Amino acid sequence: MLRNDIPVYVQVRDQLWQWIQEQQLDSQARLPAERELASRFNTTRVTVRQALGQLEAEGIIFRSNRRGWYITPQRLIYDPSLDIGFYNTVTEQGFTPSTETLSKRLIEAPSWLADISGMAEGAPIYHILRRRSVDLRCVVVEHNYINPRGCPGLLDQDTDLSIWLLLREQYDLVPGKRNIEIFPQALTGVEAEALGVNSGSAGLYMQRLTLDKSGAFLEYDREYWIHDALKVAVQVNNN
Amino acid sequence: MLRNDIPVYVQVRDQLWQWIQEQQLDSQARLPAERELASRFNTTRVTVRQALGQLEAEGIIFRSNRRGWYITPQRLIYDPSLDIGFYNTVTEQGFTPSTETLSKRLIEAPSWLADISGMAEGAPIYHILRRRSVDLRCVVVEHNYINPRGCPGLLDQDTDLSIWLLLREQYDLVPGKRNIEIFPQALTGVEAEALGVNSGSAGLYMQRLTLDKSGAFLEYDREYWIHDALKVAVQVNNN
DNA sequence: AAGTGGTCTAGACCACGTG
DNA sequence: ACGTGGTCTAGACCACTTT
Repeated sequence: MLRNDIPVYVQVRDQLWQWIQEQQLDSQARLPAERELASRFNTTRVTVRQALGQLEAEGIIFRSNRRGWYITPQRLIYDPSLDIGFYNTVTEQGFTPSTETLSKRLIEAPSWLADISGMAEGAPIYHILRRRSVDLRCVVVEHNYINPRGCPGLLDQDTDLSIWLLLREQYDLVPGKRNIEIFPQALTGVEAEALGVNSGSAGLYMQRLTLDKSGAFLEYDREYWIHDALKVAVQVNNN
Repeated sequence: MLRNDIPVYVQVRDQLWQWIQEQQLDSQARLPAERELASRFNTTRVTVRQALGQLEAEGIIFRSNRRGWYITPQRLIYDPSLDIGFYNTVTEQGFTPSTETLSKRLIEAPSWLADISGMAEGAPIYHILRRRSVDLRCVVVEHNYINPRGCPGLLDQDTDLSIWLLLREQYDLVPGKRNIEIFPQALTGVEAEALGVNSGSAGLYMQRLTLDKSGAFLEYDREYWIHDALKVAVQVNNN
């Protein structure tokens, strides 16, 4: 049954993949225990874990703490150039969103933020830290830094919903020019901890710098996403 | 020296990271052999490889075939909404680009491409497959699918440079509306092989659908990037 | 209490890249 | 020919979750 020219863990990966399809496992369905798989495929846990790691990298399965391996749900399609809001984006695609505000405070702008935003170092700025989930699975940790000029008392509002909705409806603030950066980056430190994943897990980093219509600094945010949770879709018109 | 509350591989990772900084290792500098590191840190190769895997996931080091581990160069900053071209983008940032055209053919549009582009299934279409490098390191494999209407004889041109430059200068074709999708995805199969990385390595997938000014299908491309090689930067203007 | 994944050991052989 | 990373074994203990 085993072929010599293909690594065992790749063969295990392929058979596991085939088994998953045969069983028609749903989103969030649990896989058998690693030891069970090891004896089933006549190999060791180390090799099984290598195969599981492959499927994890491919976004087919994910791990949850020490509870086991599960089938990855479909990716959320997300357009960072718009302000539909997390809640609407998720519900429109048939998932159930939830948001926890981990902290919200008025801070003094650190030097790196002053450089980015053009504000003075030490200037007052709102900082909001939130964790968001899709179907009870944590998918992103988000830092928002908001220019308090134009939106006094923002922190007294409910920040578990869309901040952009608040800014638009309550304060009449709308985004103008926007600068977006996206790149793959491992989740480490506080972000990994907040998301309940191992430090070093694959992730996607996204940051947005948003100016208002007059070109003044409005908002800056940093988002740390689980690598398999989203698909970024952007529409651009060239002139 | 060892603490019980922190995993050994994390401690090895931290010490390695510290050592790298002390040595002031340059981009593409080589790390000591795994066995050497194992004895230096008084542990096994398995644990050392776990630490190396962490640094790899963080984009600090990368592996090259069976040659060893190297310091990752700086990320290339890349704006998929523009058409500056790979060559110009790379040289402007002080790196040395190179491109190999792996294949270029006139094919019949498969059904998936017909669905995306709106062309008829089986309609003629140019397919170009290229591999591109930064400072001799392969960073991306790119599939281009181009509507031959408006650019006859494109395949007779030199496709090692920018295709968008060709389309603009030789055929007066410029992009209008553009649809971009980006998400993390493991490199597997032919893409992994072409890039010389292990199947399952972390990567970034990017696709672009480009229409011309009149809304007709112009070009579609799929890019498979090494996860640590680029930073996507997009500018958006909301109205 | 039992089961799970997370970590770790101390070896081994192989395929491949480099001299 | 040699050194390298890539793969693999057969165990072990631990921290944590679930029952």
